[in-house]
Amino acid sequence: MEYTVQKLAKMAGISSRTLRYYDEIGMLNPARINSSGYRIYRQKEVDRLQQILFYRELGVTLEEIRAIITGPAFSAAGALRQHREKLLAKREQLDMLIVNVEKTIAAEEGRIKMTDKEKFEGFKQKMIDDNEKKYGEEIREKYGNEQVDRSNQKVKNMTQEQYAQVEKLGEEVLTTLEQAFATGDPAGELAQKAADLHRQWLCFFWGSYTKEAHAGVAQMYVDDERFTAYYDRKQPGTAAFLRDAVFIYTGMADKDNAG
Amino acid sequence: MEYTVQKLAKMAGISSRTLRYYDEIGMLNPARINSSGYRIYRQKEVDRLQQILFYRELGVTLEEIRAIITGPAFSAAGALRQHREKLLAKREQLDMLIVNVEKTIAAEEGRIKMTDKEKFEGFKQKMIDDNEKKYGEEIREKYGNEQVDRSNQKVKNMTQEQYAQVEKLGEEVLTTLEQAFATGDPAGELAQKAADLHRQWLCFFWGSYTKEAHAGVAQMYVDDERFTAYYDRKQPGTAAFLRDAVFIYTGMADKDNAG
DNA sequence: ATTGACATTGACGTTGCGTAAAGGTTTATA
DNA sequence: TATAAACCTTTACGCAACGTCAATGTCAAT
Repeated sequence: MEYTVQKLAKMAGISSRTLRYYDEIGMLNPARINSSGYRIYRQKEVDRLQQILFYRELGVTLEEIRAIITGPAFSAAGALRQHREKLLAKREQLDMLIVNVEKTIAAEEGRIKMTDKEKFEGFKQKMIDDNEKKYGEEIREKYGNEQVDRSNQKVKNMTQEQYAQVEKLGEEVLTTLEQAFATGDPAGELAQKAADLHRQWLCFFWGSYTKEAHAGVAQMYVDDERFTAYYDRKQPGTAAFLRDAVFIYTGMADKDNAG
Repeated sequence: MEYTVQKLAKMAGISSRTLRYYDEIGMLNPARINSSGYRIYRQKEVDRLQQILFYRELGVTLEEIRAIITGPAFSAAGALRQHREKLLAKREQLDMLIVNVEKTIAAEEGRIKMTDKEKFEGFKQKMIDDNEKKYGEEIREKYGNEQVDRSNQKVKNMTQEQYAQVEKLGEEVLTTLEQAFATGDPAGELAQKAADLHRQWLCFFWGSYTKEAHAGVAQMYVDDERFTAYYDRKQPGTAAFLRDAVFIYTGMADKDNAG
């Protein structure tokens, strides 16, 4: 199979400009150039492009990518496993960023307070973190686990702080739910607020929110007696009430949820 | 207290060039300029810089930061939410990539074959989304309804005795997961069996099964340390392994996977 | 023959600064 | 008091990794 720039670009989800750029800097030269000057790519180039895009997704610079894939020690199978590890690490880093944003949103909404001093201290710590991540491998080899322990503790602290916040949100869900239950209307304002708080609470645990998952969990509260006991401890029927409210909140109530 | 560029820069842990740049683009103008043309910053500017750096740490672009801090004070939360959405989208794409790496490793080992198209899955979100939605619905109709019917019957007929059976199923999940974890391959046969058992277990609680909900719960096992502790009690990393297996199982990031 | 979708090579724009160059000002010390 | 070190200024080019014109050539179909 032979590909022109556009065809390969569309397949790879990149622009044709990128392919020309890669040709220009010698990252990926086409297999041949036809009589009209068109770039023609073949299987070998497709595979190589895939490799390039893999590393690019990791944030590796093109120069480093070139060093990796043109290097003599390059073994596809081994590199892929390293790849995977890096991807997972990057996802963790992303998760931390998301947590930070969540936290800031909470602060903006006045749920927690942060002084300027605290913020400023946070920057310095974060910069240390960044440095550790950048040169983490070197540091680990040179200085052992000292740095790693420090950063681990930091992560733990952050999680702990986050955790306290989550529990606070959880309590807020309960109190709002209690008031809402008194109204008896799962479509009412209070019940919908409770459902929204519950969504926020879930978002602390879930990377991505979907209505289906939310409704699913609400249903589980009714079906699993351990959860039911938790929500019904003050007023029997609260779990079912929350489920009804969430079903309305997610717009799943009118759909065929019975089967 | 008045600060020159260098003093403020050192305090904030940035370069003086950055301060001049922020002045240049109007992000942060000094309080005044003295007789020699030096930039002089005061408390107000220090506070503003801290705000800027705070958002910068979250990965927000300078333009967006400007919009946040120069706009009405209450729009910050909204902007942060948008930013969070971006981060979440990025995270989803990362998950797709991870799945792709898994498949590529499998392909390298000759377990499955990958077409050129498949090799680029995870790099392009839009086209994948379209394809996934097209084929996803078919699969859900075929595969989903079957499972839903089965679980519905089970849930309806669920007695106290069968509740014990659920716990037995839960144990089965754990033992299978333990064996699968030893293989290290979340796309492997054992891991996929564990994911399937986990789905069955969930179906005892949920009236309807969706891959989104399944994946969401799996993610929660990683994010909530109570669940993580439960799954990691024998082997650290088991919760994450289950999550990875379920993500592959549900095809959340990829349209077709035979495992 | 014409249209429209493709291809080509320049060449300048983008972000968030780094890094001189070429000079003026302040401060510390000899 | 002279001088060096350490600050400050503006101007301006450089970087990655392409995006986005512009001007022009090629291919398939009508």
